This record gives sequence, C-alpha cells and structure tokens, in this order.
Amino acid sequence: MKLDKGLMAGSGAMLVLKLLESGDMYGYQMIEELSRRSNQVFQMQEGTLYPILHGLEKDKYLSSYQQQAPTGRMRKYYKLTKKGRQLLAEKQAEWARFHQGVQDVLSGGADALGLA
Amino acid sequence: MKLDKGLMAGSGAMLVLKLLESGDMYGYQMIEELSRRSNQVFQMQEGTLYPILHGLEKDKYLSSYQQQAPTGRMRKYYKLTKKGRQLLAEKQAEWARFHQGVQDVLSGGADALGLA
DNA sequence: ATATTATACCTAGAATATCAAGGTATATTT
DNA sequence: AAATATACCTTGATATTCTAGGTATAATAT
Repeated sequence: MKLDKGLMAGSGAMLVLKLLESGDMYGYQMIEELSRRSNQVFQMQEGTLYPILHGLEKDKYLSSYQQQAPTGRMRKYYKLTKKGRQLLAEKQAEWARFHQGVQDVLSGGADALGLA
Repeated sequence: MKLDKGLMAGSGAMLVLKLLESGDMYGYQMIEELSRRSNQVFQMQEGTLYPILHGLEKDKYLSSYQQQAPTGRMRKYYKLTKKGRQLLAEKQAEWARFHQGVQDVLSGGADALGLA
C-alpha cells in the first residue's frame, strides 16, 4: 500500500472478501478494483494479495474456478462461499469496534463529551 | 488487544502519542488510560507497549524522566517532544486516509452513491 | 519482425508489529 | 506470611505485508 505497511495489516482479508461480495473476481482485477473503490488509497501488491487468496481458499472462505477471458487468456476467478460471507460479517463487525475505539481515543476519550 | 492482532498493527504508536498529548504518563498508566478512553476496546499488552515507548524515545519523539509516586515507588514518565507532536499529526492524517479508504470499500466503492 | 509493455499468475525472503510468557522488584492487601 | 496489584523489562513465536524476483501470454510500439 502507499500507506504505512502496518496500518493495512489485518484489513487485507476483509477488503478482499468485501470485493467478492459484489461478484466473482480474479486476482489482478481485485487489485484494480480495490484501488478504484478506495480512490487510489489502496494499491495492494500481488505479493500481498495472492497469499491472502490462497489462505482464504484453503480455509473454505473462497472457492475458485478457471475461466477464459475474451482475449483467450485463462483467469482464476474467486467466489465467496457461505462461510466466507460469515467471515466478512465478523470482520466488518470487528472493524467497526476497532474503528470506534480509535475514534474515541483520537477524540480525547470516550467520555470527552460528557458521556462518562 | 482483544481484537484481532493484525488490526492493531500500525496504530499502536499513534495511540500512545495521542495519550501523551494530554499530559505526561508512565507506561502502566497508559495501558489503563487507553482502555478507559476506548471503552475497554484496547487492552494493550506490556510486551507491545514498552517496545513502542523505547522506540519512540530512541528516535526522539518522546523524552522520559523518573518521578517518585506518592506510594514511594519510582515511575518512568514519558513526555511528548515537538518532534513527537509532529509525528502524531502525520499519523492522524494517515489514519484518516486509511479509514476513509476502508469506509469507501465497505460502502461498496467511493462512487457507490453516484460520485463517479 | 521485434521489442516492449500490460496482463495474469505465483513464491521466497526480509521487515515489522503484536502477543504470550516469562522475569524482577516494590507496595498493598488479606 | 502469602497473595495480589503495581511497575518495569525482554525473548521468542506468530502474523502480515512488501520487495523482488520468476513464468507466461496478449497487445502495442518500433
């Protein structure tokens, strides 16, 4: 990513799962789509993406199939499984919690506005 | 943290710097204060905190001094330097960018609402 | 025709950050 | 006197990303 490497850690899988929620995609496409949807904030590297895809497929969060592109080239498409949708829901919930925690701290504490 | 370990990666230093913006603190206190301000979302481990503090001090983002507690025990207080304030500002800006990117993707893409 | 670029997949090794689990020591509480 | 809370620290394991390669086909430029 163009961002600090550390920030991305832990979110990569969630973002990939999210992309696939809108339809099957192949790896190369995911990198472009992630960049597009994030307004070029995320420039995921192939060396980041492929290990994520292989790990998610190994654990049955994704399935894959080969399909020929109009150009004749073969592409490996990934599809979200039911288990994968569940994982996405969990990761989004965890992200919400994490994000709220950060916002609370950055705003001077959860009780900074008299909520204590 | 109670959260997925990966999510925290990259934010630890920012959170520590943010705590110190409101006043000098010692390590043990930071862990409690971070938990309090985040509504118990962040339970930073000592093995995470102390290396962060040592690294930030080594690079002059923090300075430290010893002070005796009312109990008689010695405490090691950390203080934000000018350089540290600058780093905090940068990290907060980067967090905002990152956060916006994630929100854009989770909401279906930056142009999901017709902004394309 | 040939060379370069874009597409499309992959992996190995290095760097970084967190956590688990330990250690040391003092103060308080039981 | 023993157990717990406070307060500091370090080592090694784990996880994630990135860098930097590799392979191969299709499209474009020279």
